[in-house]
Amino acid sequence: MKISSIPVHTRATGRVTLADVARAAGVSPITVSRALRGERAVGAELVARVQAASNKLGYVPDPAARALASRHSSHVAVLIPMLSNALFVDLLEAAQSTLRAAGYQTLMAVTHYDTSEEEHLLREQLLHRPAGLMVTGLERSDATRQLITQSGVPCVHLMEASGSPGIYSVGLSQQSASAEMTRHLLQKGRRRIAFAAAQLDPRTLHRLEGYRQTLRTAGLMDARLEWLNPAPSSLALGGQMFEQIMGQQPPVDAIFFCNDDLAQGALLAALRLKVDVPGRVAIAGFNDLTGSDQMLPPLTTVRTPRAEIGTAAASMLLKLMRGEPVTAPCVDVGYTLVVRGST
Amino acid sequence: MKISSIPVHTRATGRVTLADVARAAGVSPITVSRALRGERAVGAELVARVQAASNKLGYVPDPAARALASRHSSHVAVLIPMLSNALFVDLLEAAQSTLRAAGYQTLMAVTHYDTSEEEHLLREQLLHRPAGLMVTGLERSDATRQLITQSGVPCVHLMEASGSPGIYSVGLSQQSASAEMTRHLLQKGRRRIAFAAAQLDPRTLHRLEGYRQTLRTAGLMDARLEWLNPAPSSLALGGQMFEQIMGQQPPVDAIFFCNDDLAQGALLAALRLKVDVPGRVAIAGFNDLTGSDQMLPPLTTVRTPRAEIGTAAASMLLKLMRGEPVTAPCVDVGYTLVVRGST
DNA sequence: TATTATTTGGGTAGCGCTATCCTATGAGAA
DNA sequence: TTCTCATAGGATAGCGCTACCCAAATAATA
Repeated sequence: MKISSIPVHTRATGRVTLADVARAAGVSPITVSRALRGERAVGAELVARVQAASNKLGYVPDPAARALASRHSSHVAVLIPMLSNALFVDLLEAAQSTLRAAGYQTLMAVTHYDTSEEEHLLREQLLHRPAGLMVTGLERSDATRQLITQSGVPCVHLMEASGSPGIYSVGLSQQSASAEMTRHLLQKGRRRIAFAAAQLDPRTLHRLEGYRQTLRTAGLMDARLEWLNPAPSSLALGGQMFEQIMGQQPPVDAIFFCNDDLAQGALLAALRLKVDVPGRVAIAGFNDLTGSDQMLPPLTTVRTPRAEIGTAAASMLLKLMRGEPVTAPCVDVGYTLVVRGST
Repeated sequence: MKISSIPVHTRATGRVTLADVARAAGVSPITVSRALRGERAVGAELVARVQAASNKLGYVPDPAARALASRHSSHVAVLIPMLSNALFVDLLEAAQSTLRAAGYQTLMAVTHYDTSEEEHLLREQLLHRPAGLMVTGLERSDATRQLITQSGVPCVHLMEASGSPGIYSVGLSQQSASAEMTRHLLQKGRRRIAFAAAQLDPRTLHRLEGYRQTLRTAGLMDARLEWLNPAPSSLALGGQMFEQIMGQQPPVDAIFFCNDDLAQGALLAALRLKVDVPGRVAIAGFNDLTGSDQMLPPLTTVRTPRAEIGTAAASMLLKLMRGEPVTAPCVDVGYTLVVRGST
């Protein structure tokens, strides 16, 4: 017997197919498909028989075949700006574990805060016929927005809460959170409050807006208090910015950093330079990242419920993908002001 | 005209298929397939014509159809222990960007340092017919090992370098690196060097072995100097362990933490407790994570080239997936002792 | 009771690609 | 020259599943 005459497939894989289950259960393949997916009414007795046969044979549907036939994969594409920001890693992990439990695979893509890269990645992902989409934030290119709409793939927006109709989002108001932190600093008697930001992504700019609004209301706004650096956020940069800002005249008495890593870097720089925090200057951060509670002094910050956002967004997406109604298309998970020693 | 009589497919997608390209180029579909993949000899003139037609129409192959027909997807499954450890995030990102450039999608799965979870995840991933596999470390259950072998899917092992035949790996000797750090501490005149570890994954235990070996050689080993905590690694835990260890009699004069986050936590605790580092006690870490250079004093550590590992592993996997020969199945990327102020 | 909906099963026909075999064609060996 | 054999194209037949259409059986309506 020529071994090469046997098709590779049959030889190589022991995959149990729908047809096998159908034979075992004594029904047609299409009935097995329907019984297993619960997609259409199938007699209770048949369902049980199919289930039994399927379990006995250890049948698992082939994702590729399913994707080809149904034009929908079991993949969810998640577009996040950066992996070096722990914020997004937490988000990703939470979303991923929820989606996985429901039988979906997560395909992560990193946009590097670049809208054109986002568009490119999205185009790429759409070829894989994702069942769902998760994107970060609300700002993006028109082309990207159009791609999402045209594709018809359910999409949930992360990190911000949008009231726009037809937009599904889970997040929080970056602006209110930032305003609240600014008010906290004012309450602590600070009057020259600097705002130090890096990366300058849309969420950072919303935070800036919240800060501005509050200072304007208090009549304390001063453009020289705004330190905006487009470089990526990091501990080292936070330290540098701290040094710069501390050199300014008239002196600032508080610095609100747009992200905890900058603030942590600033706290370390303060230790190095022997600047008294919060005596000489108060320091505040944003996001309550790992380690902020361990700083010296511990960092006052805004806790953003990343894991909750990831989980809630995944749940919402699951509903959308299953065609179930979504009652609240815009979920605001809120935030918590965490006051610690640095203010 | 009944709109429902039009098949959904034709209605919804404007996908350009192989057949479209074939028509445009005036050849058969299979020729297009071959020309585009370069899988079999095709006349140069035809290749050019097909390329032109493909570009003009904007043809992109359908991954699902390709996976179904060829029994190989364009997915690479990457199994890593944890996302909360920046080490693995860096690894993942580097691997992902290399793989993506070559047209492969990365499917990330998180094992939580659990071999049975790893086995489960792997089983799940294999259903998706991944083209390649990346797993962390060399230790795993026999069943998992067998799954990998039986599946025939090319697999590269990350983080450690194995000499075993048939095993592809990119990493470094955790033990040598650890031994070198221990020797460094000895050279600095330290005699009671504690080893503090959390998580206790295989790599941590290899580091422990390197430490033990060196101390044994120096005749300075003492079981009471080993502080092993199975809890997950974190800054807070590092601080706790530091306090504990500093309470020990006779006093230790150096602590070698198995990971930088623990060491960073310890440095912060030292500041809090006003313990002089390195005067009273030297502190060393491992991995050179973000922020270690910003500490006060900056942390002495071992730099492990994570990004390089990710990139090299991805390149190796690409070769394996393409059936190209791999000359060096075991790549040792080495490490760098980074001496800073804490020792 | 006759007729029209509403179930619930199955048949058929692909999804868009590639593996496998087959057939021309020309080069090289005998 | 005749025969082999490598080479380059195509035809065919699925991969394993689901969308769509149909038909028989039952239920609901007139």
